[in-house]
Amino acid sequence: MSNVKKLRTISQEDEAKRGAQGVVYVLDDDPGIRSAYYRLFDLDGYLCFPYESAEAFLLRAEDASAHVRGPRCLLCDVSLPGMSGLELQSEILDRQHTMPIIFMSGASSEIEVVRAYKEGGYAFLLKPVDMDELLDTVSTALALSYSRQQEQQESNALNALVTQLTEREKSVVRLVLQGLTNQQIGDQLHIALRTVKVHRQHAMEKLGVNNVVELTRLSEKSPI
Amino acid sequence: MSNVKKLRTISQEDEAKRGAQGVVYVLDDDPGIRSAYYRLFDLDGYLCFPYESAEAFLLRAEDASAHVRGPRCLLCDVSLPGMSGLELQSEILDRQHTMPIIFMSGASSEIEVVRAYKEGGYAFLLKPVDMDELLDTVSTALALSYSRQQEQQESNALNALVTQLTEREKSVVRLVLQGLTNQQIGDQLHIALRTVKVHRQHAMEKLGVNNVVELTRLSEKSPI
DNA sequence: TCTATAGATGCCCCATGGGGCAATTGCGAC
DNA sequence: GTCGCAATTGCCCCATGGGGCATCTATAGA
Repeated sequence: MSNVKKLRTISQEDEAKRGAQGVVYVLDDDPGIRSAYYRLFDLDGYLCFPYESAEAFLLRAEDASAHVRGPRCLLCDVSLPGMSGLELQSEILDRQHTMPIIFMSGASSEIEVVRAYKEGGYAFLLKPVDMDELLDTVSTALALSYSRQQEQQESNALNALVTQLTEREKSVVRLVLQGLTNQQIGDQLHIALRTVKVHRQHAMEKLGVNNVVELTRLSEKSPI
Repeated sequence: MSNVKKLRTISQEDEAKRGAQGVVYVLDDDPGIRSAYYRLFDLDGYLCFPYESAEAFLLRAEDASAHVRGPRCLLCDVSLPGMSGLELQSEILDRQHTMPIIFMSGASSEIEVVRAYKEGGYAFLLKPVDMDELLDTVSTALALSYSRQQEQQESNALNALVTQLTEREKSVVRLVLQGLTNQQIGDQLHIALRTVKVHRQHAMEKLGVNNVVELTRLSEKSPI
């Protein structure tokens, strides 16, 4: 048992490691291109998942890379059999906004290029694709994905904290953030000074902040 | 005297009014297109300055619209005699970042489209240009320009305030923004508590803030 | 019915912030 | 040399923030 399991564990560790550097989904109907790009990104330490169509990507990509974390981007030929790259884009942007999409195309009309950008495409590479430019673009796209993921994680964490506040605590915090003194807050909410202090104290504890400066910064990132 | 002066005053008032809605610089070598766009934007209440080349724009646009405030955008054909639209773009982006550039083109290669976007172009319209799309794009571009100008103005105003602070005051404020108490600040700067209070008070007055919340928000917009 | 939790409040104490008044020092400008 | 200004500090007072301790009510569950 241990042999198979061990191999699998190593492989998963390897994937996790590469995932940390970045995941590149490659979408092209040409098997030669898929394998060439796979080798290229593999050599560069990225984790690469090639697919032959948009449908295949939508169907299998999530499962295939579910256990991998890290930034990711999509490298996609515009002219695919079945669902086109542009159609895929609007699919994807609806779900998760953290993944930049890089389009590639040989004989593109300008219309396709314009549409790709207008709908939020990250970049457009014209074939023949320059390998340096490709790696460069993938690298910056992954960096963008990374920072988006970071932002989202931070935002989620803060939201989790904020939802722990009771309504009263939120009310008090909102007034604190308007620069009111505890007494003024008490007057406005028709409660005693001591009560304001208690809510304020509980809120600060729950939010994990030690002073008004931190509280203000936190509130800029996540509305209370 | 008064007649000419009066007319001129009215015209300038008119320009100022339209400027508030937005200035559109039009750059095309076709005189027919220039006059057609001029009429279009004029009817829509924008202030329009047409030019036949990038050189003419660079030479004359600044003077022509110097007295007009308000958001502005550039509508520009990519293939111009002399300096091309793309070359012009890098010229402009160096100077002021507040003006979005909209490219137009009939027979563009995809390369031009890609380059225009890659270098920060706001949009690319393919000829024949749909008038609704054009007005729509100009409208959102001006909205973007407006918000950029607002940001910049705010930033400038804050910087002006910050430069009024003495070095010592800035040091104290920085430590306040780290959440330290006055006593801790005094220890760190090797000055007495009373001195910290004085600097803190002066800084808050100069920055026009009444409490730490406002101070923190201000510092997020303009580094101190 | 008993309990946990949110909300509310009073009393009291200490730490901290805000600020008036007054004085000293040092430095560049007139 | 005198003036203005930044920096510094001490003394003193009041307002505000933080928080312990104890109490009370209401409400949703177990």
